[in-house]
Amino acid sequence: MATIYDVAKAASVSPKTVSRVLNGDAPVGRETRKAVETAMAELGYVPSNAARMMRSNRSGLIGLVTGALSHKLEPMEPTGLPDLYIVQGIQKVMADSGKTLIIADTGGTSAKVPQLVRTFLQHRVEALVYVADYHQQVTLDTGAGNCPVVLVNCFDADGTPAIVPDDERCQFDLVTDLVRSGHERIAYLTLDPAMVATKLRSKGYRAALEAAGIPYDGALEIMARRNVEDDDGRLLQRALDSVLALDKPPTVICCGNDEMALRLYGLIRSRGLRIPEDFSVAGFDNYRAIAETLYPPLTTVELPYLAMGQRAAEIALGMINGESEQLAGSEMVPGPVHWRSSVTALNSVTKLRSNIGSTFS
Amino acid sequence: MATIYDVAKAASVSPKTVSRVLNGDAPVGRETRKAVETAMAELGYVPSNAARMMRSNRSGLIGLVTGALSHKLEPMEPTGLPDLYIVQGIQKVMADSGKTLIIADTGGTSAKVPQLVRTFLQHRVEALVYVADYHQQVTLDTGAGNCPVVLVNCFDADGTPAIVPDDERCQFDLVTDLVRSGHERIAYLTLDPAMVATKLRSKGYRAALEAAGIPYDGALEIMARRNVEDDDGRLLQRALDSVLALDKPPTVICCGNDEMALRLYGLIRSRGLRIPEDFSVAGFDNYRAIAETLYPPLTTVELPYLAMGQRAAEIALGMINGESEQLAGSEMVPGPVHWRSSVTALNSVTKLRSNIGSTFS
DNA sequence: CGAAGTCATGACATCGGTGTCATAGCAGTT
DNA sequence: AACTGCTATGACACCGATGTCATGACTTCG
Repeated sequence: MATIYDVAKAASVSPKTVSRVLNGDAPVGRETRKAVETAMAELGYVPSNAARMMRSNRSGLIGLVTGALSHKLEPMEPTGLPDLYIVQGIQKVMADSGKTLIIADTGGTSAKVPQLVRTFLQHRVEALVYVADYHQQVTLDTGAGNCPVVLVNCFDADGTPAIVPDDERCQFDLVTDLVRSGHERIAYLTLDPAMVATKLRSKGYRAALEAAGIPYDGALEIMARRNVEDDDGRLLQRALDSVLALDKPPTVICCGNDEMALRLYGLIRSRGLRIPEDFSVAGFDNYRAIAETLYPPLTTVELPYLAMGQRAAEIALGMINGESEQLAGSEMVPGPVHWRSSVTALNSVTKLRSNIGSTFS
Repeated sequence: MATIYDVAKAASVSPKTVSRVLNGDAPVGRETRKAVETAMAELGYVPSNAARMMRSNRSGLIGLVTGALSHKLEPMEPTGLPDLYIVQGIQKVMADSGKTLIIADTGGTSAKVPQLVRTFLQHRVEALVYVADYHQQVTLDTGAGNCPVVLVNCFDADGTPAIVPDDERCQFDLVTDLVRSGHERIAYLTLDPAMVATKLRSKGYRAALEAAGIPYDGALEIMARRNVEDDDGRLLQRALDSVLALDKPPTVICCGNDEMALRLYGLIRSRGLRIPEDFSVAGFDNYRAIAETLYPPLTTVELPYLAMGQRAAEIALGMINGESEQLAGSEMVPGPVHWRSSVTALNSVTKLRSNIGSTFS
């Protein structure tokens, strides 16, 4: 591989002049510049970042660790891979500011983290970003020293800068929209309550009801999915039966994620009921392969993975540049509700009819 | 950041001795080693890969480009992101052999590729891997010089080493399994025929029929999805109606991907038919969020993304080490059929019954 | 006992860039 | 004419590792 000396010789100038042409940090004569550029092109010269870094101490690299960070929960095998969107968000922002991403995956073992970090530090990454596969609390044995660290989709107890989804707000917005379109009996079939997201979303669900003046009914909020490897299909089935058997059954059923909603479609229909005429359904995640493909398309909340990644990258860049924007602790990013036809409006006329119906029953 | 000189001074030895402790390439006295290790720990010393690379010319980095490589087709927005699994496969193998992955994404514009490659070359990557988002032919303006290149999920006309899914074989295996379980009228609703995968799978479909001695019936193979942004739902609907109206309707319907199968579930049921009692359904991709969540779970073929990534990494490593295993052109990787209950067996008793039925009709 | 071999260690150059400083040429100023 | 200021360029050291070679101490063997 050609070096700067080869170029210098070919152009009959000093290496330093070639350097100047490369970096444009000092004036170079028109003729000289041309000669150097020709020589570079002819030799296929590509400067070595390693050598450059020796002096500047700026690697231009950002380390990214994905996968299991520390397993508090049993391995909930994620079928969808939200991490990817986060990584894309990070990648985009980093590329735009000239940084290159170097990545490693724990492969499911958080024990690998320290070794991965060590490798990154050898490459002198300017910042480290950890991306968790689902919203969780972690305790990281980073060993990152004074290298800036940003957590994404997770947080720790030490106030490390963290970007997490605003699960509470997302669920709040969804339920509020449901209320606005006329629903009052809103069931919520939750994910495993051991998950951070489940607790937050439950808060959002209740807050939305309260804000709308609708009394909370415990019979409408049911855990319908556990992270253990059992027939969770049965849990969902029982939950559905349970709300169907209520005196005042719900008009809409919210699910903990889009996969639950997909299953629910089948269950509801196998009972001879129609969506959305008899029941409206809402999901969570905006897992597009499901939400857009289902018929009718699924109303759901988008978890702002891309935005989270972008925000994390911005924070990291800020820390690198020593900006004052020192985020301590978690920053929550909200996501939009995607309103699709799996939810019917019970407003005005429709609502009146529904009221009459219930009078007669 | 501490340097090898700092450690040497702290341990009262020469830098070279510290180097020897680090690399274990020459004997070091027990006491000396201990002193050096203590000093390294105290100073939090991490060797600089950049400096190391200056001498060894081995960066330990592998460049990975994902996303759009060159757009022959119109932007078919991918809802699922198979690239990720490929990347995971690559990452795993690379990590196991001590390489670190540096990644960049085209962000949908193949025009960015040369610039990304240039950045990678600056980092002196030992190999370049291109990962396409779906099986396609590409023409790459790599500018990679003499850096080894491996293509994944795509191939070019120049015989660049490429790892692609064995679409033909996958479809062949699936259809053969269907035949074995007693099906003879096998419909196949295809993806856009402009895609490489569609053509290959069609070949596999026909080959399987021929191998089983079942005559090919053009009325059973229907394009049911286009990559353009139109109401492809209607295409699928028409395709279904079309095969249902046949004198001898199919007993099983294969879909071009799992999302089509998901939609098909809805369409079939909205016609009052049951799965799998009235119709068996098979998908393609083993998109687990769909295939495992659907009721009944979907029989489908797994596209071997993880395996492809691993294989690509192995090839790349081989090229780095100058092994003779010079793969020229494409290597096809097959994937397993996942047999689930969306397909019913028409064997023995069942088959007899079906025959009787057809006799009476 | 001396030669040969092993072990443990250090001095020094080197990889490919860039920061610092020096220098030469030439215009404009007083 | 002497001085100042700017442009264009080169010499040289340096960043942090490691390869090469040399050296001194000690062991082993004929």
